[in-house]
Amino acid sequence: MDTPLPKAAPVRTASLGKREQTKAQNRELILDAARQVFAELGFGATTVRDIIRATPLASGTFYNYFKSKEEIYQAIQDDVALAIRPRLREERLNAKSVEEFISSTFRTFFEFVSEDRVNFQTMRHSADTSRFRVDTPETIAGFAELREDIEKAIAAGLFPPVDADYLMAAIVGVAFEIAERIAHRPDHDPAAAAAFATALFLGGIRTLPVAAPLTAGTA
Amino acid sequence: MDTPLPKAAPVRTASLGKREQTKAQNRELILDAARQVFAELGFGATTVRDIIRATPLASGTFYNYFKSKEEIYQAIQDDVALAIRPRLREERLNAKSVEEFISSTFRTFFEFVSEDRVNFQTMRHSADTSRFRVDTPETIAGFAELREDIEKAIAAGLFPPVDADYLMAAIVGVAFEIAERIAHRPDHDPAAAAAFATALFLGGIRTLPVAAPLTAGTA
Amino acid sequence: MDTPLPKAAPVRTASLGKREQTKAQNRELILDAARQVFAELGFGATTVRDIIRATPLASGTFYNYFKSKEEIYQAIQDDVALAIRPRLREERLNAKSVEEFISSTFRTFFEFVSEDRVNFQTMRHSADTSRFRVDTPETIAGFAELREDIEKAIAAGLFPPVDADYLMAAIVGVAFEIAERIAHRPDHDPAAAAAFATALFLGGIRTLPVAAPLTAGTA
Amino acid sequence: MDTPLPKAAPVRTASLGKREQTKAQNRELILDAARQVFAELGFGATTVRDIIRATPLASGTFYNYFKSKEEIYQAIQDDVALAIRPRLREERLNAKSVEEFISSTFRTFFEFVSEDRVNFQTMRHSADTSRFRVDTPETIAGFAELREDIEKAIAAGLFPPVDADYLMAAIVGVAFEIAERIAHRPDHDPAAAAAFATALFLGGIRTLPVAAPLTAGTA
DNA sequence: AATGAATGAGTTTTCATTCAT
DNA sequence: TATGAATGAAAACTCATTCAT
Repeated sequence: MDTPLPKAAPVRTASLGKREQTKAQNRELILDAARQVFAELGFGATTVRDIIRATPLASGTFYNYFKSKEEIYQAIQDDVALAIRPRLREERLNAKSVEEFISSTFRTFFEFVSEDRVNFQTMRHSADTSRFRVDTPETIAGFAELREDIEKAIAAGLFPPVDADYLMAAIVGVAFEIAERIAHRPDHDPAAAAAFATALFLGGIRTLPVAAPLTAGTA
Repeated sequence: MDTPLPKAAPVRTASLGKREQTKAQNRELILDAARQVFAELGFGATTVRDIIRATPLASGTFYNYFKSKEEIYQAIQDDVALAIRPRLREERLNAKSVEEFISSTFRTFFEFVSEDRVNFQTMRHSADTSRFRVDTPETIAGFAELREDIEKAIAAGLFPPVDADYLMAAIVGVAFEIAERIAHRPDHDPAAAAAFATALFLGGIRTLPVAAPLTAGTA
Repeated sequence: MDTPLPKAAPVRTASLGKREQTKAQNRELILDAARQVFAELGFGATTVRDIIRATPLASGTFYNYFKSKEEIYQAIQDDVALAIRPRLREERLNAKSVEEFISSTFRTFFEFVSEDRVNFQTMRHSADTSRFRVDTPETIAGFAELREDIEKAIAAGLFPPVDADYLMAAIVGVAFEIAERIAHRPDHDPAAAAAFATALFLGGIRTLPVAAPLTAGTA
Repeated sequence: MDTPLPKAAPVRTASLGKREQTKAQNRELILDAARQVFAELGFGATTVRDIIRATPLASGTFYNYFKSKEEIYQAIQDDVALAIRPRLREERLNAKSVEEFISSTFRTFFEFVSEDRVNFQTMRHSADTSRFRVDTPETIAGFAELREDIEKAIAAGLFPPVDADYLMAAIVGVAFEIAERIAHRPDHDPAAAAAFATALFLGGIRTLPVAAPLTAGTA
């Protein structure tokens, strides 16, 4: 548990910048470590010590940047949501049809997730086999945005007058769950996943693309 | 320090003398308390003390029934999955068409969730606004069963040759996410939700039932 | 600093009482240790660890009894004040003259202090040579009582109409400061000290008892 | 995390160029902050961070002026004692009678305390209602001086042969305790307080000045 | 079995002090 | 010299689990 790890030389960035740089860098150092550890151990099992141990820094340093485990976790989640929310929103607002609305939503989401795997990766205990998913307020706000956009689209006549709340839930559920599957496949092909989800939402199961011989990954 | 709560008289079933009874009763007492507390605080934040405090029993007693916090947690989750898995499986194996397969899956799931709210309820910290979802091994095994059944249905020619892994993910995602919405609605109508999800999977958005004047749900 | 002390066998009081007894005993164990350590190191320098280390108990046990260093400190001080306040008050209310009021006050106080040295002992850092004195709310309430009693005595014509606030302060100042001197003398003779203070208050310096050849203690 | 307070522009005395000046100025800046914070929080509860936070300077700068928290604390206390001890001593050595000895001691002390309130102010936690008093070595040395002077006065036949140690204690006790009361009165009148204490020591309670209609002080 | 205090390893957190810039 | 982030030893505190009663 306490394997001290031959610590890499502390990052001090002597040459180039100045303190500012080191500071930003160390913050990132801690965030990266946290992402990694959270992904490996899950939120509950992770301790602040685990995080600093995955860092060349000293324990006290953590508290120069974050007040607690909860705070850094939120910071991570919010980073993600803040990065993707505007992109998603823009796509949806530009959509001229149901097709565009749905396909751009899934495509953007899956692409983002593929690029930003470390951040996204649903947390899981390595010790046990449980699966965790946590949505922070920022994420939840993203869900609300989606519902609003659906409502606008209905008002604009773009969508039929469906239950916007359920439709939002369905999109979110499919998006996250399939994203999880993508992460588990050797080739992760966001475009194929987006095609799948889009077809499902536009025409139902019978219009889904035919699958390659495919060997599915395991949970 | 420990808001002591005027504890109800310890359950001793003095009169009946049936030891066995008390035992089963206490086990249930602890399980109920745990379900409640886990639902309120989430797994990580819950302490064994929190659980026994919600019980008329003493802390040591906990360990007469469960080896650890992990064990009781699993016990709860497994109860759920164990109760619903066979029902879902049976429905699907009896399905004679895509329609039946999909509609019975959603209907059974949503009905179960409605009946068994305490157990299902996605965990959320009451303190903050984050949302937690945890899938235990038992649950995950249920996912695998679903995928197998889809694969069998494809082999049997019931389903078109779609990506079974993604389809499973889509079903699971929609099921859990809409279940969450159901729990948030004043009237929770599993039949309506099942109709929605089924229509979506069978014909896509354009075949969804038209919504009532629509009252937006709450985040 | 960490001399672990061959710990005395943990006090479990197997024979006589029951848990209640052990509990009360352990509480006293901790209080005694705290009194000792506070007296030796002073409040500021004392850590909770120091206190439990002076005890055969485990660290967590401290927190079964006291929330923090502050809390146990208050408990100690309050014990003292609670024990002596009623005694002092009774004496003063029974006083039939200035002489009785003053003499009984000092006599009672110095006797108490002599008996209860551990509790009283003004705290001092052994590391440095500073001297600490702390008055808790309970102590301060005792001061207020004294002032009230003086005011009553003035109203009753027992005392001349002096400044009750200053007189109270003078009594308190002399009482504590001389008590400190008593504690530093090889023979501590509360009666002699009381005679000194009483004479001072009743007739001033010129009526003080003549001193023995006197070897003064050191600060 | 650290309520940053819009810091006043760091004192750099840019224009004047006098390094020396800035240096002395910063030292005073830190001392003033420390006096304030110590008075508010007490020694134990005060952190070096608290001190520099009350300053426009940076934490490291503290150590250019003082080696440690202890050192600055001593510096403050010694300032006080160093300022008043010679004055007190001179007065007492010049005393031609018991009256002069006693009256000049109290007068000088109370006047000093009135002028120099910030420094004197007995430390108190603002949070709770406890009262702290700390005597440093320098202060204690002042006590010893007082005792020596009493002994000399006895030897010179000025004083009757009383217990010099107790008399010193009585004077110190009354001086500090009444000083504390002075600080709590709206009008703080050192002369009146000195008159009170002097009368008490010279003739006892019955010779005390008659009190004004009396306004009770505050605890 | 039930009880609930004791345990102590493990975690979180603080803070005086150092040190590169 | 001033700065303020980094350090890490030490303190505070928690909590799952044990165990005498």
